[in-house]
Amino acid sequence: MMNITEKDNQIIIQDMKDFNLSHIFDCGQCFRWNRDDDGSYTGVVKDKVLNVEQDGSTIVFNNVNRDDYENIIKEYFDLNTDYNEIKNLLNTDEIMAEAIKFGDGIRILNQDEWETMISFMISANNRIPMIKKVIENLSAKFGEFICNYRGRDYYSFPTAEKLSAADVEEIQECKAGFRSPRLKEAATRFLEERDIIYNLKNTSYDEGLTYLKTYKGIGDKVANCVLLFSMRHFDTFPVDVWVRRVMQTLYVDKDTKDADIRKFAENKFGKFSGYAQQYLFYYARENGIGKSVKNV
DNA sequence: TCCCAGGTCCTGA
DNA sequence: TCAGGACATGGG
Repeated sequence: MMNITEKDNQIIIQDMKDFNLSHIFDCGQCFRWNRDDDGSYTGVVKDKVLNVEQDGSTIVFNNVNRDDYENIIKEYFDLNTDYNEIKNLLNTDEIMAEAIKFGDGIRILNQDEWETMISFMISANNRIPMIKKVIENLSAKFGEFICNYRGRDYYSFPTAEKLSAADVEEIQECKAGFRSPRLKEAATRFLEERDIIYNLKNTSYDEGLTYLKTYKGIGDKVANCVLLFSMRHFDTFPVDVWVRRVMQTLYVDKDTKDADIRKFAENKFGKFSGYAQQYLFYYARENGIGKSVKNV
């Protein structure tokens, strides 16, 4: 059973199960966490700067108090979910068994809807380091200064109000490229439809998918990521270039279309499709699966 | 120089 | 429906 203690400005959890920091932050679900020189990770959640370090099954959250733990960390890190059950239910073939073993300790973070929408709109036809840079630029320009932590300045994610009021040129200066007008447009719509969006975690997966795709810049892939990473629709299986590769290499024919890959996986993995997708994404990306010559 | 990136939109059959 | 090209930006 995990054991939680509080010390000055830190929360310590001992005997944590199914928790691996690098797997959590490197499986592509979030863009605002960075590894520090000491191996710990620092990131921004809501309006807090958090630092996390791990030593085996001991997890230390720095720069937080008990309230932050109760109000932010517990939900954000999905600490109430039993990953053992998920792993057991997904463990139906050798490929998934291998992927689960490889990515053991992955957790699906519970992120903010607005931030996830914008972040994954930026991810379209982009690279992960670049996505992170754009989000950092936007936060520094349009977010609120939070604090300086260990020598670095941290800013909150820009609000829809701020982004809606910005000039497209200003957004472009943050290197958002051709996505810039879409971001402004989404922000403006968000101001009107905030309640609809924050209610999507209570509606059906199909309803959420259809609604999100009415945004310019949100297609099938981004919508599925938003549903999975911020609306707790775990029955979705976002198909991106990496997941396509690993699926076409290991599960389906080479010419299978994304929509059919998604249906195949959602059918196979059911209500835990999203977790399966995370294990496979991490497995594929870390091992270069399907990417021509790299060793598998 | 060309190719590609956690895609999406638009166009023409 | 569906293939094919365009799209900002930067790294290899």
